[in-house]
Amino acid sequence: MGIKMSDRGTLNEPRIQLDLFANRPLSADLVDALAEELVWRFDLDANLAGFIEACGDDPVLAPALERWRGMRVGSSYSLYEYLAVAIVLQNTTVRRSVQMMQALFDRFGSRVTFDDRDLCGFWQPEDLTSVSEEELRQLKVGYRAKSISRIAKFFAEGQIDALSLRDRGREETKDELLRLYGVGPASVWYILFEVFHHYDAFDVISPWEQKIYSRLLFDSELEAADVVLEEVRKRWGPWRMLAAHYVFEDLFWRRRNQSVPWLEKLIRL
DNA sequence: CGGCAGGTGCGGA
DNA sequence: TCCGCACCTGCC
Repeated sequence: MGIKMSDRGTLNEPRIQLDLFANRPLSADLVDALAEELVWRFDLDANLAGFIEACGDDPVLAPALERWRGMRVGSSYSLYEYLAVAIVLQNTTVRRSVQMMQALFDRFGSRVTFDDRDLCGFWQPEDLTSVSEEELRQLKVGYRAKSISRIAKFFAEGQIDALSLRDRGREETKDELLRLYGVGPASVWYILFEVFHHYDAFDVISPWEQKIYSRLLFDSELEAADVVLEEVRKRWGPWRMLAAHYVFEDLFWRRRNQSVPWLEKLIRL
């Protein structure tokens, strides 16, 4: 199925038009369920009043909030799909992550054509259960083949209930995700925030992010990780990951219009 | 050509 | 609980 979402509103009266493309008629129930799922995935019913109330005056955040008021964080991916991406992002450069993802899509994805677009649909966990690790390695995913294979099996066997995790707390969800082979602290924190919308999911920082936050918060090249985390906690409390995301997005948006020399050095493709 | 990248599991202190 | 180490691959 093809899904197209278009902006049809204003900042104060937001509206999204949803167009669905399918090769069979869709029941009203299915369409409703789909809309509801999209509301969850893109966090459309988020109430950000508390966030603006608590953090709106922060000098680091204010300019970003000004430009991005109303921005939500979500993911178009299901939990399984996000995990596939997270595994492929580990311990490598973006360029190779893209290459690995493309190889997986070419082999296991389904081509979807709609609205003058030619896209690739995700595979299902079941599609990988009969695929050997060796076959995956031939797609140049390296040692990640083991994680990809075991996670697919885990989902296919129903050993994790992605939907019920939406109603549980952050720590419980974290522990559940850490049961997955190949999923460690870095992947977990991204997922807690982007997939499960825990706005406070910021207790781990990777080296490249550490350098960026050192600049943004301390105007220095490198502060210790625990110093950065403590500062973020003090500044933004339970909203710290959401606030950090606003600041991060704003930084990369600025980079599109004007060069940010210190940032260029930190980005490797 | 060795080092290293948007991590993680594992074994041993 | 904390640390050092190996690990596919391809770019620098």
